[in-house]
Amino acid sequence: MQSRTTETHKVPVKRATLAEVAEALGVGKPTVSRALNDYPDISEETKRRVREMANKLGYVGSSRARQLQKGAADTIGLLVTAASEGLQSAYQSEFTGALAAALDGHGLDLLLHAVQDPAAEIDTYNRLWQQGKVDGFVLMRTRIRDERINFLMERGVPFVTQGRSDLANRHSWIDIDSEEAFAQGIEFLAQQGHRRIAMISGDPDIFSTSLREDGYRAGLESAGLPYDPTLIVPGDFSAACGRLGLKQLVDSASGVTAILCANDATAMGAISQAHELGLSVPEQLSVMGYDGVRMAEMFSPPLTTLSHSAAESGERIASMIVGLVGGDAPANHQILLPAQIIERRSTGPTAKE
Amino acid sequence: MQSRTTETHKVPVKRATLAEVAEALGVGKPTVSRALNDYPDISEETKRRVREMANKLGYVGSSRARQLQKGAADTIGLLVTAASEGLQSAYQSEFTGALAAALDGHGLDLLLHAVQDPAAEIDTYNRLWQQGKVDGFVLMRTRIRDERINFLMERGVPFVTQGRSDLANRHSWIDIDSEEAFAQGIEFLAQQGHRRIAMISGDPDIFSTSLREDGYRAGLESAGLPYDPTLIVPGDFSAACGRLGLKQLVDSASGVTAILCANDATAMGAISQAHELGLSVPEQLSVMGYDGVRMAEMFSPPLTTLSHSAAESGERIASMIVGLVGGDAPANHQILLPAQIIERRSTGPTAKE
DNA sequence: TTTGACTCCGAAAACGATTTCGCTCACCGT
DNA sequence: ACGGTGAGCGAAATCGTTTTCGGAGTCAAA
Repeated sequence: MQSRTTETHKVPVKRATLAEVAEALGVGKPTVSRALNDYPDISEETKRRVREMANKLGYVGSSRARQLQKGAADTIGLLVTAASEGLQSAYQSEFTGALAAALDGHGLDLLLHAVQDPAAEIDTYNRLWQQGKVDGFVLMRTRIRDERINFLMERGVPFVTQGRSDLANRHSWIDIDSEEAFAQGIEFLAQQGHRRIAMISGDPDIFSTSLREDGYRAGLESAGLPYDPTLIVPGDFSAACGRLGLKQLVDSASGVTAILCANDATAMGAISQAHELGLSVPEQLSVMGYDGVRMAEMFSPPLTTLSHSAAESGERIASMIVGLVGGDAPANHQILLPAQIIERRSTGPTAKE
Repeated sequence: MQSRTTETHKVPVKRATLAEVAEALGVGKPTVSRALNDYPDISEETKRRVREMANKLGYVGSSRARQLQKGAADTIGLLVTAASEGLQSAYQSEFTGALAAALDGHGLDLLLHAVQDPAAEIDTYNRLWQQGKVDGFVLMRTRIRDERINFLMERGVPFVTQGRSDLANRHSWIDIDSEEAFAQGIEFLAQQGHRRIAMISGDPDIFSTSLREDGYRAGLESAGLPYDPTLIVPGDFSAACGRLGLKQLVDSASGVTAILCANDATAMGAISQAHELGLSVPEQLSVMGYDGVRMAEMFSPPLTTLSHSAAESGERIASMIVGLVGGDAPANHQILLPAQIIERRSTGPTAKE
């Protein structure tokens, strides 16, 4: 590693203030403020002059002062857990990007915070809110008995979750109908002739995990297949657990010919391990993912997956949080979006031996 | 899609203010403020009482008011280009997560903004700065003749770039020694017996692209291999261009047996295409990536790559921007970090035919 | 007893916007 | 000629901190 240091001039910067614009024009501060905010009680002529001068002076209002007075930060907070997943997860980062883009469309900024210590998570929500740095939150990956939700609801903090929760009917959320999706996934695999279909599941703390397992069972039932609990192996949405899960399934000689994974990362991990064990996909083993991340298409083999749009989720959530924050009507909205099967090449009928 | 609406109570929230703490204690506001900020001219006894009461009242200072008075936002801005790459790129999202985590360690928050329209990019930097929403910026993916750098330098806005630039000696940056890394990559491949080694390059607008190509040439030279310009195929750091690039190389019957890619995403795309074309990796073709993203390990085959640590980059950049913003000494620092080869299974000697 | 020198603390001014409230003036009807 | 109306604008208060400046004590030295 190399490192060096150089000196530079520090150019002092002077930002124009509203008072300066007013002075330059010989009018009062309220006039400038109202003109720029397009209030009706300022004449068109004056508005024009004010805008012109503001422009000339390169005036951009201080959001700090504005926030203090108006009581709004025009910023939404998003916390990711640094250590484990965070932006490591492809879906979460796609979603985050989409959310930031969508918020921008509403004139809001996104405050991203990586929480290191899980114990400090609630504190961080509290601090960000109390400090007034954000007007509300978006929560990803809702958990079972999610204390964040209780905390925020108790103090009337606006928030929208991506994923339902135990208190789902009492707050705003958007979610994918993963139960239905997983059921369809199983039926799809069954139609291809698979009879022993396993599932590498997700983190049991995450609310949606049980929904996905329910879908798995429902799919089995409607396909007329028996349910074998040993065919659900626990995981945590990581690729690593996909590897582990697959190994376990193979070692136990369960006769499995297809695996539906809790998400794409897990599926990729499973496939990677399968290859390592000399199993070809999909000839000897079919693997299906969930989420439909970009990378899935480039995987080898390209991943069959239950896909939903991060962009759409982001946009919907943005609209919802905007409504909640600007809230004339502080009503809750709940939206359930479907996922759809994208058939690629990690699934197929098992080749005859 | 389903959608529904429910009603809830809107619980009004009252945040405690400094004045209230002062009142409750029967002391003045400055005393409370200074006690909480641990100024030396407040007696220990008073500090204790103040802290106690603040705690009891659940007082958390308004950062809005604080920002207005102090002139600092305790927030660093990071802009990602929404459309093309943004957080889609695995490396960029790993880096973003690491940066957010590192900033947290310094008591700073990260403001993430997705720029939709490239034409509005500079405006966004300007607005965020003028509004006082951020104290400085971190720039990813520096470009050739990067106008962002000029813009920020002109007005003395603190910033650190991840990647060098044309004006590299006049601002703070951190970068990976990709030239050296690529040279080593080539030498590594040459040692395995490869004689025709291609490169699927990155976006020519990105500053580091030419450095990587320089490294490629340097590696060729030190391995005593001839340089054939047709073996460098342009790309844009995406997996899609990896596919295209590979197809082009195969179609042109160039006799290539190994490919070094500008980044991991490109390498994965290339491998995916190779499989599609019936080429096995690494038996018939070796592919090497750059960045060392998490996913590379789970790929099939696991990707040999030139790895560097997003976490370390994030931490270093965080320290640098903190120094610049809090800057007693507004000096520039430049840090060049090495990458190292992680050999996995996408490379190897070409199998005899 | 007076004078400093210190220690601790408070009143008031800042920060830069928005909001409240009321003033001025033109214009209208009678 | 006079009160009424409404359009257009400004003085001052406000948001919740931090900072500046100076005041009140206490205690030791002179």
